Amino acid sequence: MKEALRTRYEARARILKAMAHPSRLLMIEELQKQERCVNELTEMVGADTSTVSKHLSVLKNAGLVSDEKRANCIYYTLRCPCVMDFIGCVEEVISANAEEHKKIMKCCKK
Amino acid sequence: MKEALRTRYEARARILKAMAHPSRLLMIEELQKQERCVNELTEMVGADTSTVSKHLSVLKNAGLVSDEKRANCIYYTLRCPCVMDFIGCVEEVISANAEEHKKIMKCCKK
DNA sequence: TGTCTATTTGGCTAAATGACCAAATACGAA
DNA sequence: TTCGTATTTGGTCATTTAGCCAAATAGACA
Repeated sequence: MKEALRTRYEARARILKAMAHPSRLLMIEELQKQERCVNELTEMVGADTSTVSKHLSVLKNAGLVSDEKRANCIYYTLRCPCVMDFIGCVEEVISANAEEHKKIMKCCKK
Repeated sequence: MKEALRTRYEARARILKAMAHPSRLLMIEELQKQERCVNELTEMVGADTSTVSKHLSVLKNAGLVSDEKRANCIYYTLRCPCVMDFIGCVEEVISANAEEHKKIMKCCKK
């Protein structure tokens, strides 16, 4: 693989990797609806604050969210709402898999 | 987080995680153009055959590709071409980041 | 200033990932 | 059957990831 191409795929992978975690997907979805502070997200995710904070820094490093300090909270926002479009397709893959699985099960029962 | 919701996010994360690797992204892109056998993909990726084979099994387990044996090769196909739609958005994120980065650099030079 | 709340950071551990090599398998063709 | 090619599997090792706890920081406000 050529160097330039390799670099490009690495950049893409970094973004996808940042999204590829259940808690982070939840946060992305919530942030698409409205901005939230770490505390609120922690509540929603149901993990340690430090854990959530680290997840947020992963999202931030990937450029997926931005943060803004206001009053005594830090509010996070989804920077590129288009990432939500992914989800539709991911769901398609999931249901295709379920379909496939059903087919296999049916075949085995015979 | 509720159990059902957690499960759903885990399913989504699994798909994204399967995509989140440079070599796998390359393979996905190539397979979207046409089916390919392990050998060809190995060549394109430029890694050990066994490594590529394992990447393919990751994609297959996620339900992203399917394989079919023909002649003396195993041909892999992209099952859900819609995953390519992701890339457009990922690229948007990347260029937004680059933009941001440029802005920061400019600010520092002053 | 001192206190409280919100958030991040450092340290540690367990688990997952990715790469390679060597070896095993699968299978078509001589 | 035996050979050779294509592919997968198992082993090993280094790296990364994710979680929690404890401790450090950052500010707001009394």
